[in-house]
Amino acid sequence: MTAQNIQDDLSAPDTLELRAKLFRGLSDPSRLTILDALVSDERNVQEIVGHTGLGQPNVSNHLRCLLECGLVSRRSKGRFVRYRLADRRVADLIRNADQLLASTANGVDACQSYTD
Amino acid sequence: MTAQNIQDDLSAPDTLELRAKLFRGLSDPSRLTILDALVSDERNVQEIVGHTGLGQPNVSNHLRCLLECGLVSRRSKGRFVRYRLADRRVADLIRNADQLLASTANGVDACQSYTD
DNA sequence: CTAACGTATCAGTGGATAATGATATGACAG
DNA sequence: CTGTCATATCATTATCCACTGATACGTTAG
Repeated sequence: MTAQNIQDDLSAPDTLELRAKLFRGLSDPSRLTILDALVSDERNVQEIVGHTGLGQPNVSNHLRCLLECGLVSRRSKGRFVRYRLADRRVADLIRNADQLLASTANGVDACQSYTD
Repeated sequence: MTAQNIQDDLSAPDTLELRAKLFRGLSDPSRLTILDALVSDERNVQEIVGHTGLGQPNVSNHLRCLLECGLVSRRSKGRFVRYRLADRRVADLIRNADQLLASTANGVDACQSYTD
């Protein structure tokens, strides 16, 4: 499916699943921490491990998810692999969510479903 | 935690989890379908059931999640409970995601992690 | 009061997935 | 080559969670 087709048919079932998948990429605290680490700089995996305190295989796994979801991009540099946000809008999306949270914080704070 | 406190400390661990929880509310196709049903109109549960084809307990459960996450609001009207989007920005967030998808569609289309 | 209806909750089940330790792959240094 | 380092993958485990059918709760109609 091309980008144009998606724009033509934003409510198709496939599009719903793409949407869900995109948000799923953003729905994990570890992945959000990784994205935070990438907002300001391009970083390699070890730097992300150091910045986040997560295990290296865990980080690689999350990076794979983020990469395949189009939220980050990567380029090899010698033995290192440097990751960065795929698009300025990724950071925008997170900022927009934060603004929404700031307004509805009470409600979100009380969100308990499937959590305890 | 108040809205103001959240704005003061957007990178605290708790905030990361709130962010994740918000995105998780948006990360399920069923919930996105429900939100789609609410973009144009306020609806009661049965209408949503009819609109989405989901089971009634399933819809109620998702609505509880969406409600507690602050994405929708509810008001009783006789025996009925009418739901609507909590904020215009909820729809905006979905639109922003769609725009991002339109650009990075190839990558997202190929997103396979933890999916197959 | 009682039946019918709208909604919410409960218990059970299957599938998804985050985290970890071990291991494989690949690249560079010496 | 050979060892070392950076990254990725694998196997395992434990947890989470979406869905379903049964049921409870609450409200309105008759």
